[in-house]
Amino acid sequence: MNLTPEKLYNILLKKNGPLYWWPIDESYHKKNNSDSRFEIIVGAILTQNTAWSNVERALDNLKSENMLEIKKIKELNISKLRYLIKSSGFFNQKADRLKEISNYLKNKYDGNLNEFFNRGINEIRNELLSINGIGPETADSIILYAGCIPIFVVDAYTKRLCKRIPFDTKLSYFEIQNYFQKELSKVYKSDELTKIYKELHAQIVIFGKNYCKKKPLCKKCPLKDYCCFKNNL
DNA sequence: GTCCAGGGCCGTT
DNA sequence: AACGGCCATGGA
Repeated sequence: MNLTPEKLYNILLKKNGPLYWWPIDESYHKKNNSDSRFEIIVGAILTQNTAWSNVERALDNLKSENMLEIKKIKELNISKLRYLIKSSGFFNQKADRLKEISNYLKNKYDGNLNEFFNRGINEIRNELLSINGIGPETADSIILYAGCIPIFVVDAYTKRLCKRIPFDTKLSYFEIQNYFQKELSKVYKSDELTKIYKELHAQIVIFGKNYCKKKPLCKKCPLKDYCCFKNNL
């Protein structure tokens, strides 16, 4: 049997239930007493090649110092910033990256994220990619999870999944992204796509952690009927 | 002690 | 275009 993105989504969702990463509802916003979209932007940068548990500690540090705002990061002493995000690893370059995007958003949009996200998706994406330290995955994570604009995020797990399961796509970031978007927009209405893309990306990450690891656990894999990469069987 | 995580940049082929 | 080294902490 061959697998489609829609089937993949249904199988993983049924197995795990919804994961709801990076919520942006009003109660979450109030609880944190800051713009939760900026928190997502910071999280997207801090989690580059890093376990989320290490990122959470850094976010907690920034929150407890009441620093999770564009203007405050922009003005924060760089050594202090490095110290606060230390647990997330690569803290020197990540501190620079947080400074860069905060400066950019403050200088060009006066820190107004409504203004920043209220433009064409290509314009937003190209601007993000022009900032040093923001590549395709980080840019798309920011657009999807902070901007709530439908774009499918391709990460290392998604690439690995596509290498093992024979989807009808080539394996570059762009090809995989286009393939998932093309297939899923056939099935779901456009106003559902943001939710679907958020949830599917999250599901793929969890699936990659639990089953489709570097050394995969194919024996118990929920996708084994669709996969030709068998191991441990 | 070893491996690896919700990448991206830069230099070399 | 594709690959390798590098960045660094903390949990398994």
